[in-house]
Amino acid sequence: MATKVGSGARRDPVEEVLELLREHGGRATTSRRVLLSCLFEKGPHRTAEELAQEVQSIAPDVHLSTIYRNLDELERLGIIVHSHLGHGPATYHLASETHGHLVCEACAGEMEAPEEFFRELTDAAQLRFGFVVDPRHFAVLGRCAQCAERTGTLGVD
Amino acid sequence: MATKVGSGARRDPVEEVLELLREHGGRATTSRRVLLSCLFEKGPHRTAEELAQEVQSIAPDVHLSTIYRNLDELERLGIIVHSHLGHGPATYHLASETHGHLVCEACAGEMEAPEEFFRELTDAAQLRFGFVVDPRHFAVLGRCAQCAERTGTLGVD
DNA sequence: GGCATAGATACGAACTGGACGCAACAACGA
DNA sequence: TCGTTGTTGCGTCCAGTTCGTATCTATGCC
Repeated sequence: MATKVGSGARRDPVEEVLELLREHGGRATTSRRVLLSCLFEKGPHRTAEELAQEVQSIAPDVHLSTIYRNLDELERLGIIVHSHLGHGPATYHLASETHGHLVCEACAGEMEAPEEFFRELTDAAQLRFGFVVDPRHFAVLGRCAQCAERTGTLGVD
Repeated sequence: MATKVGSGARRDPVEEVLELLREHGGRATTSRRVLLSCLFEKGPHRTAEELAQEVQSIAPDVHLSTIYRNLDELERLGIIVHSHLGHGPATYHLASETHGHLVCEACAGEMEAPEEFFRELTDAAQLRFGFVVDPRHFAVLGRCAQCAERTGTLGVD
């Protein structure tokens, strides 16, 4: 098949990442290829377990611990990030799609919020405490509009 | 730290909570008494494990799972709340001392911030998404002043 | 006080999310 | 093709928390 491989040309992002891995002394393995294709392919954040299932539907022998290790490695290279959206497992997504999260404690619904949405909090924290807020790593919890209305803003779960 | 639990006379807050428990069909047991006295006594947030150690220094036979169950119950009654300050175990403290947290991802240092500190974020979330932010349950992560300076605001761990 | 009973406890096992050690395997440069 | 060394599969272990269960006990009633 005639895939264009010219340097500087736009290429398969999976192969680009694998190349980056090689540049860092890593290797391009099947499990990494499949994992990356899953990460690049689909939309929503997924847990390691969910990613493992997707990967295993293509390459059944890939072990969960391999998924963890590769997610780790990809995060170290800055390709992906993980977020904690409340209780439960971490979720992973491309670092290029970075944003904060608002997560409902009642219905577990998630909404994404651009980083600039946190600007005022970020500025205030910097000003008052010298603290540099990272709104991406941990979600901001609370109640979505529907649940707030249903339970009152102080509803008990 | 005005703990208003019962109605009427000013009494030992521990006994007030135990009475509240009784009103809800619960019983006043030794482990609950000791746990409550630990919760009312000391300052910083503590994990279930830490609380268990304190309780066990007074009542050695209290099992960790009892601590968990009682913390659960007390939270259900609104006496205490738990917070997640990043990775690692949850921490518990009196609901009356509620506040948000800024936690450094690099050095794990914690700082407390009054709820009004989150006002602008809270207002913006409400306005834009109808989302009611609860800044107490999950900490806001980032970098404290020292670590931000040391690693640069985008420092990698 | 004695008794019944339902709530609480101690104990241990299970469970979830994740990390780790290691022998076998395989990517890749020579 | 071969050797090196990064990677994998597997099993195991870990922390934090939850659950099942037999036993205990706080409490209301007599």
